[in-house]
Parts: sequence; C-alpha cells; structure tokens
Amino acid sequence: MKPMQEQNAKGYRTHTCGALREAHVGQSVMLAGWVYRKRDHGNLLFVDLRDHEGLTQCVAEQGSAAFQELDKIRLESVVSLSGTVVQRTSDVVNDKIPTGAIELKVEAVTLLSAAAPLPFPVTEEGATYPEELRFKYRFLDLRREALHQNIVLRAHIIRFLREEMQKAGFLEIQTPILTTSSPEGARDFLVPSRLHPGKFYALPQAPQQFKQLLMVSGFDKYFQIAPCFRDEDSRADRSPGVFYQLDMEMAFATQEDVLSVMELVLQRTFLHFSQGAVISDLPFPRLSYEEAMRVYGSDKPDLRNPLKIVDTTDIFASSSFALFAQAIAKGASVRAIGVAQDPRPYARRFFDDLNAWAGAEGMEGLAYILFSEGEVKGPIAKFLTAEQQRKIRERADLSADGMVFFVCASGEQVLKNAGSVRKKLGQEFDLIEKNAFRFCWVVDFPMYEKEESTGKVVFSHNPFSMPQGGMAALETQDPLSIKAYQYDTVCNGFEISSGALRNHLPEVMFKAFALAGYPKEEVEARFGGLLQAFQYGAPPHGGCAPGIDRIVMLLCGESNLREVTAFPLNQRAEDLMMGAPAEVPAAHLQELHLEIRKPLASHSREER
RNA sequence: GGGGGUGUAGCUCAGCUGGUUAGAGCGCCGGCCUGUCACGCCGGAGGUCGCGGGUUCGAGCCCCGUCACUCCCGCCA
Repeated sequence: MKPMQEQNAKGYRTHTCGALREAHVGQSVMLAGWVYRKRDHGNLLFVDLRDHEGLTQCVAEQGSAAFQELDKIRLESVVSLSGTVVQRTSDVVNDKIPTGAIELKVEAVTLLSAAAPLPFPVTEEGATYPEELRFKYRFLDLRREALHQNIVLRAHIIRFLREEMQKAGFLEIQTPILTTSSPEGARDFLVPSRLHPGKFYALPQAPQQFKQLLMVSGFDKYFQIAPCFRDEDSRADRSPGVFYQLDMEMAFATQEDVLSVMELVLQRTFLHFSQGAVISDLPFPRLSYEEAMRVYGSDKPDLRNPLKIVDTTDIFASSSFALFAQAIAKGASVRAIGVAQDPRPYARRFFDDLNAWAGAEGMEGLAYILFSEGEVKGPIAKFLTAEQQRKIRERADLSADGMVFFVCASGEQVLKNAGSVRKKLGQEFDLIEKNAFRFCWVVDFPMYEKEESTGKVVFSHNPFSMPQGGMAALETQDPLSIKAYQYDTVCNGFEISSGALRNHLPEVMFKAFALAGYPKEEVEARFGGLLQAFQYGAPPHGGCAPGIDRIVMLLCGESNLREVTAFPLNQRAEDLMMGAPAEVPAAHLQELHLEIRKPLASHSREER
C-alpha cells in the first residue's frame, strides 16, 4: 500500500458512503472517505467510512492484505476502499444508519491522505471543546456531524430565501464592497487606497445607500444576500466583523407593502425548515415601540413568554412602603409582573436568589408579594392595605393564587428592568412556549432620542427613515415625539430584521438632519450622491434587511452565531486558523502610504 | 472601557479543610480478541496544575498581580 500519487483509471469512488442499500448486494464498488471509527477484533476489523453523504461499515478479515493496511491507518485518514457489497445477517443489522443492512467487504485499500493524531475527536457528538481549539482546527470541527449539518441547513435556507424573493419579483443585484465611510451607526472597517495617498475606502455596514439608488434607477424590487461589515464588539447573537443580511428594497411601497411581503417570506421559510414547530399566523402582530416597551419591557419582546408588565406606581405612591413611596416622590415609578402560579412550592431561598440576581443585574432589588390560600405574604405585604393588595392582584390579572414581583426605578430604566425580570421569571417558572417561533413587528420607533450624556437630540435609529407626518411634523412637533416609519421583525426575543420607509425628499432630509444638529453643508458633503439622485425623480421606497445568520441560528436551535458560521472570527475578531489580522511587510505599507506607530505597551516591553 | 465565569495530560473533567509520588475516561503507542457498530480486555508513554509574585514547615487549593478564553453591560440594526 502506497499513498496514491495519481488518480487511477476508475477514479476514487463509484458510490458515496450514504448510497449503498440491499439492492447493491453482490456488486463490486469503491467508496472514498474518512476513517470515522475502527473496531479491531483481532481476526476481524470494522471501519466506519464517512463522507458528506453518510456512513458505511466496511469489514476486513484477518489474513487479507486489506486487514494489514487498514490496521495501520489512523482515524480521520482519507482512504479509498474497494470491495463487494454484502448483506448483513439479520442479527447484526444496524437500524440506526440508512446503510445498516449492508456492509462493504474490503478487498483493496488506497491511502489517499494520512491523518496525524487528532487534537480533539471528531466522533463524540454532544461533546464540547474550547472555542479557541475548535477555531484553530475549524476544518476538523466542521467534520463533526452537528456543525456540518448546520452549515448544510444554512445553505438550504439561503437557497430557499433566494427562490422566495425571486418568486416575489425581486431582482438580485450586487453592490460595491469597496465604498465610502458611513457617517452614522457603527465603526467602519477601512481599506487604505494605494492610488490616493491618505484616503480610505470603507467596507459597507449595509448596502443602504446603494439600494436606495437602485430604486431611483427604477429597478422596482431589489434584493441581495449581502455581507455587512461592522467593527463593533461581538455578542452571542452578533458576529464580530461581518454578517449577512437578506437586504431588500421596493419602490412605491407603503409600510404595509413591505411588511406583508417580508412576513410571508419569513413564515414560509420557518414553516419549511422548522420541522413541525408552531409558527405565528399571518399577519404577524404589529406592536408599537411604545407598547412593546410598556408591556414587555423590550423593543424585541419574546412573545413565547406569556408574562406582561403592568404599572403600579399609583398604588405604591400612597402606600406605607417608604422605599418605593419616597422613590416615586422623586420621580421613579413601579412596574409589576404577576405569575399565576401557586407560590407554596417555592421556599424563601428561591425569592432571595431572585433578589440577588436582580442586584447582580444592577437593579435595586426585586420586591414581591405572594397570594396563597386567601393569605397575602412576603416581606412588603405588611406595608399594603387590603384594598391596595386587592388592586395589585386585580391589575396583575391574578384570579387565584399567585405571585407578583415589583421593580422600582426612574425614567426608562424601570421598563428595561421590568423587561429583564419578565424574561427571568419566564425562565425560572418554565413558562416559555416550547417548539414555537413567535413573530411580531415592532413599529413606530421614535425618530429621535435625547442623548443621555449631552442632552442633545440625536437620531435614535436610521437617519434615512421617513418621519411620520413628513415635513409638517418636523416643523411643528417636539422632535422627541416624532415617530418614524421604521420597523423591526422580532422572533422569540431576537431582532431578526429591521427596516424603514426612506426619506426620499431632499428638503425633508435636510430638515430631519438639521433637527439632529447637522448643518445643510455637512449633509451635502456626506450624502452628496444620494441627495443628488433624489433631485432627479425618486420614487417613494422602503425595505428591510433580515439577518440571515440569526434566522439560521433560530432554525438550527443554536444560541450562538458561531455554530452556524463556517469560519467565524473569535470574540476578539481574530481568525486563529489563518492568523488574521496580521502584520504586513514594510514595503506593502509604504506602497499604501502608511506608517505604523507601535502601541506604547509593546514599545516599552521591547526596550526593557 | 467595565462586570461575572472559567483555566489541572493532546481532549473532557475529578482533585475534600492547605499535607506522601496530582487521578479517571477518551485519544496516542504496544499486545490479545470472528460480528462489532461509542466493541471489549491487558500494558505503556504522556503534567511548568495559564503565567509571575507572596503567605506557609508545606500551595493545584489561600492572597496579590497578570494573561487567555467565554458570557454580559457599554457599543452596535
């Protein structure tokens, strides 16, 4: 047996490792793949041969050349095995694999590529390994069944989305990757220009301006599976560096036009790939931003969680519970969440732990009262009159026994805290609906907000959005009260898409930017291309951009984007396998008119 | 930039209240085994307990610092 240098006349294989069935019994075949497992019985050697399609058990008998050769070959080596397909006797059929009724009796072995001892096993499903290790050997990690299948599903989902968009009349058009810096939003990745010393391209944070230009050019319905580059810190549901969006835009579209096109595509996709999960009916619920914050304490509410937030500020304002009453006097408010569940199984310890959790989350604490068999219990119950207790119970919608939890804080913070508590209680009491994808649209986002640190009015989301009420609203309303035609799709607590009707009228755009403190000259300088285009006949238009990675993550049942990305960067935006980012030769820097100033820390270390 | 968690063999992990020579499973190397399918059995090699300092008669364990990874906040559609 020698490593094969050249392809032999018959090729590497006649079948894939998932293809053989009883119908093939008696045939001479050749399989090629990775040695997944070996079971050496001394006089009998089993090899499970694996490729992209499946697994076939191959057998070599003692005394045969094949036995000698396979015996020496390490796991995950690549081999080509030829032999005869044989029927397994009924007592050794393996029902767990599709090829379990047959096996390959190996007659000849070709070692195509020998594998070194593995840094971690490919065989152990469900085992977890450090990401640092998995990323360094991502090519091995990707051989493991679960991750391999996630990448396959990702490909199928993207194909499906593309087909759905095309069926709906959308045209896929590529937009530039080397473009210019966006003035709003995230940090840009910059690319130095060789031809223009001191100038930089930026990688697009989204094809935003280009897709709007395509509308001006009359393409009517555009989409693209678009990479988006953002130099911001990562999260489990936010990739560092780059992610993909199903970017779309339509001309002459109202908000409802965009929503109804997109929710149909999303629903069809989830129905097709979710294997029997419950999917929201069409149309998806529309929640205003105000309602989402008020009732769910989040602009991306998880509607699988049945708990709702109610306002109990008025009840506590007049109560003898001094902690809350005094805070309310200073402008704080109180929100309550009722859990319609018998409190008796839960010991004092349980509530203490919840309170400790709230403290760790940065809250003052988590107060509660318990309604149990006609009694009202809990540390703060004694500060409330029977009438106040009755009102709380009524407002928290508790008809029988149950618990009510309270958060107290000032300003918007009380809503965010209540949202965290709602999520936590949903998890603790196991109230989250299983095997379901609950969608909603969050609409009517505020156009502007007040920046905490400076008190300045700034765009709260996308500055290109059309303000509701148009020019009249900008001229007459308090900026903080103006809503935008802006909408997010939310599924199970994840924001999976955001979009807007765009501001296609130059005068309205200047005014909108003026309210956020941008003089006309600056707007012209930064969006000259787009503004100019709008002066030559621009159709009203709008669109949105579902995040493909997050959709795939949800459909794979994963909670981290790295499990659905073939070659993700780590949290520090490094590629440990390829060694990116990397230093570059001085000559290359010179060509780009760049000079590196060493960071102070490494400088002093070198000099020491 | 800030907070939490983790760091012991190639990998997954155990290691009690600080006490002899730091263990197990998987993998690796060698041997045995005709029906396994996570095969089984016997043996072997393999360790800077992340790194640096400190306390102590004695540190994997306690203290200080530092680094790495990870989750979260800030930031970000």
